[in-house]
Amino acid sequence: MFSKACEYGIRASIFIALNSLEHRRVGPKEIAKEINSPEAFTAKILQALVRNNVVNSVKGAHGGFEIDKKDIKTIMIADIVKAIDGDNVYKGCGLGLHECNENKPCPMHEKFKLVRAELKYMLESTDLESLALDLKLGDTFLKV
Amino acid sequence: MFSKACEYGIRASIFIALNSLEHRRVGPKEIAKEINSPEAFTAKILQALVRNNVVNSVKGAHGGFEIDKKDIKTIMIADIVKAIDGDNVYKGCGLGLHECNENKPCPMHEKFKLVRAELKYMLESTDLESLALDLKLGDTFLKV
DNA sequence: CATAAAGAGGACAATTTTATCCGAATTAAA
DNA sequence: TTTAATTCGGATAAAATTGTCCTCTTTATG
Repeated sequence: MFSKACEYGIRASIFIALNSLEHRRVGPKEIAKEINSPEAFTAKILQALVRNNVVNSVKGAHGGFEIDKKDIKTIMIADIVKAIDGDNVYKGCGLGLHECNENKPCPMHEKFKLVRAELKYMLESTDLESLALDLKLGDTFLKV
Repeated sequence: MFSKACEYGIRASIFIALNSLEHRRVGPKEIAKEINSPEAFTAKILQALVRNNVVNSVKGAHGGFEIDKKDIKTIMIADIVKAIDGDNVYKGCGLGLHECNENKPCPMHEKFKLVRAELKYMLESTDLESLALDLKLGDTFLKV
């Protein structure tokens, strides 16, 4: 459903949120280990999240990634997905037809619309905090 | 949402169904032209559909691809997707976690479940005939 | 039977996505 | 001010997906 990059991005964000709630910064090494993802690739994804203001980075010694505690409940999964994959997930025709739209719908248009709306709603109404609160620090959950 | 291969596969199947309803066999050249897809790649995809009994092929002179008229209404989009992409579309954890399941759900498990169920239902309840009947032969619909 | 028109399938090429590496810039702390 | 710990970003590599080409087999028809 999502690209690998996006999966890693969501998992990483949840882990960072979890740590930020405890006032801990985390680096790519720790993140990758905890969410079981390739380190360098994860670092690239984190850069994208930083550029798109999803997570905050602090450079230099004792640096790392964090999320402002007050922002954790307003960052939606949709923001993460958009930062990494753009809005291709629930955009465009399911059959890849460029000119399919409301005025000139392809045969599957209405059917896809429902599913996409459901996905969009889910991503836009799920915030990082509600996900993080399902876990507690030390859980191996994001790993397996 | 789907791979290119899958998009071409669905479009090709609709076009073949449309023609089979009129007792015409079609070849990869005509199919590719009509659904605006790369010919050789489309031919590969058609092979997969044949192997998985979604469409029928007739070799030799005057051969081509067709679908038994009586099967058109029982072939579901889910069958096409499964033949090409396997059942990865609505299988597996949305976050890519291998051990996420009903017993040990990841934080997004319940949320994804809804969307996936919707997608699954849509694909499993949409048959080729209902799609083909939305179109008529000669429509440029599958092209754009 | 010979021939031409098809699909089947293997080998290969291009592109995109995933993943790695390394040097440069930044910063806290000795 | 030097050093070590970091993120940033560009170059590159590996793997997967997408796309092409060519030969083999099958089959209708003359």
